[in-house]
Amino acid sequence: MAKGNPPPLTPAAFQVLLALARGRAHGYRIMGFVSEITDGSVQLGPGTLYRTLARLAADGLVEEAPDMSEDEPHDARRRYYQLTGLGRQVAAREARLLERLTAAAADAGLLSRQEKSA
Amino acid sequence: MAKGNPPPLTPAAFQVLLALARGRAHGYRIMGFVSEITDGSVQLGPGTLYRTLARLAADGLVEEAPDMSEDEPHDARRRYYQLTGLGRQVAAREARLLERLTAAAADAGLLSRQEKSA
DNA sequence: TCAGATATATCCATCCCGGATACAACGAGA
DNA sequence: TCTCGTTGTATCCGGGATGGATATATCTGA
Repeated sequence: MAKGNPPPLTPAAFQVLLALARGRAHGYRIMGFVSEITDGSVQLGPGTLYRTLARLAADGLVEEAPDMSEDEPHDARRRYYQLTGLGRQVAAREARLLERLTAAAADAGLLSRQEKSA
Repeated sequence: MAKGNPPPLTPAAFQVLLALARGRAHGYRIMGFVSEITDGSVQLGPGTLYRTLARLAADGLVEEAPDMSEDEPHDARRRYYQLTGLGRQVAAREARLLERLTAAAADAGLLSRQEKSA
């Protein structure tokens, strides 16, 4: 099932969606999330981040959220973003693809045996 | 651990490595493998495939294998490829990254609840 | 021998990435 | 309140990857 290929998703775009799946956040924090999630092996530069955010917003996958930070002091520069319903669906679909690729990798013996790290 | 970011790997490059992790194969078959593994949601075009193979070979991640097809009739057009030791290491490292991203997605509730497919 | 499928390879326009740069707004301290 | 270093957003540019179209050669079957 699911043979169709609706709208493709670049790696950077998925990582941004994944960071926002935890909850609303502003750009600079998203960079930190991605670096944290990937244990530092993926680090988005500002160019990639803000361009990706703009594209995701234009495609209706994320939307700007009206500040509303309760614990943080409020900073007029920050722009908060959150997933839309569509954004969550697309992120979920991509996550299932990664899950499948990971399973295939395990199947091929790439994960079970300890491959020496380069 | 593993904070360094040695050589990055494009999605197409990883999918080719993953297909070859199952065993040696020729280009056209790799396309089929990738489509099969991803349930048709990822389909490499010939341009991407052969350019990616050439780059992976130049980087020492894959190498050409001397035909040696036992069950198949032999076809002079085909060029077989297989993973090198380095290629397997790099593929394994990327697989672990995908595993981590998948876990993060599950953590954010993208996999547990059934998100309606778009 | 001829037609169609298989298989590899290259070309080209488009898109994406990462780093550099610029600029605005915040907080701390004198 | 003035200044300074930091935080945060945004744009620009060069290098590289993508994918679709095209070209060409080889295999198979009629």
